[in-house]
Amino acid sequence: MDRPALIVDNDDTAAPDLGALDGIVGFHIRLAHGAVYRHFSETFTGLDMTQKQVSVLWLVGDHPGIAQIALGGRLRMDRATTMTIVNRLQERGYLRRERSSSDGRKQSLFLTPLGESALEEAKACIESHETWLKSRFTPAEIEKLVEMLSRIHD
Amino acid sequence: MDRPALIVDNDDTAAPDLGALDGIVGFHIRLAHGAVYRHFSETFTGLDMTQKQVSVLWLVGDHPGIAQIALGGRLRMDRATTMTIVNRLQERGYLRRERSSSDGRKQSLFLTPLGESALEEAKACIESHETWLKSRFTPAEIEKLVEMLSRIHD
DNA sequence: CCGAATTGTATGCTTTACTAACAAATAGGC
DNA sequence: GCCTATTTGTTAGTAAAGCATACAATTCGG
Repeated sequence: MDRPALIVDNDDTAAPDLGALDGIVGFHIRLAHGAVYRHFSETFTGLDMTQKQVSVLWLVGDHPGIAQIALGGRLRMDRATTMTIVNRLQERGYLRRERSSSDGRKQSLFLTPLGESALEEAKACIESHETWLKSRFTPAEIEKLVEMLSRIHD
Repeated sequence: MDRPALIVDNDDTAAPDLGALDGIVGFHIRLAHGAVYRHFSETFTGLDMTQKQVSVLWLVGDHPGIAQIALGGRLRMDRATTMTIVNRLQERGYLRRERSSSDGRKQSLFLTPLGESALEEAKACIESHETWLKSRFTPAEIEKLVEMLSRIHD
């Protein structure tokens, strides 16, 4: 009697029965992340940028001249990952590199005019995306949620 | 005066100054997900399984004979993605496919004995991982967090 | 019975993330 | 000032995960 031999076919296709997995916090974070990511991609196909690319553009816009290492630090990416994303955005003409005048090892990053308009468009998209996301919470809940998520990522 | 020309070098490498990005809920979800994923991978290198693979193993253990389509539905994966993960776990000898007796289109999935012991080990790992994650919250907060995350992923 | 839908499968592409190695520049100890 | 260690960027390779598309087998519905 080590396994329920009766249950050979399991056809409850759509039921959200997750069993003990439902009690795992990390599992819910992953599912929620996936749902947000999917909504972002599905809704803004015309934008043709990922969340990550928008984040990078956004940070460079807020901190003109920021170095790649600082960028990666804020978004929790290592140097190699930061490289590939910056490369893509540069190839698209959204940002440019410039040798830092104060530290020859660093690259200063700047938005191009094209990048600035792309960022502006992206911010409008994110706003409607955020509205969709926040619609299921009260302002107090949103504050609490962000505060709790911050405790996780520091 | 359309850009702050003074700020050419931006050397605040470690500061968590995210500016307006800090107000974006989706951004915090992504960061939190990344932190959880990273802790999982770093802590359980010996396990050599990803969160996703463990989730699949776990669900098959809870629902012996489950079809791939049902598995994917619960974990919000499409058929192709489910395939690659099931393939990997099958190659490793953790689960086996069997034609469903009630529906010839479906494959019934079962854990092998090896898969069952791997799942057992993985569950122990997840427990300590969850302890790390939950350590920053009260039980009431955890309940609230999971409930809010569930509202996002339905 | 026949067309439509479902399920699995195979292929190819993209993004993200990591490691390891290397070069150039800087920083620190002496 | 000199030498070593560290930092930063870069390149190359690997892997997981996700998506789209196409196809075959099976089942379902009228």
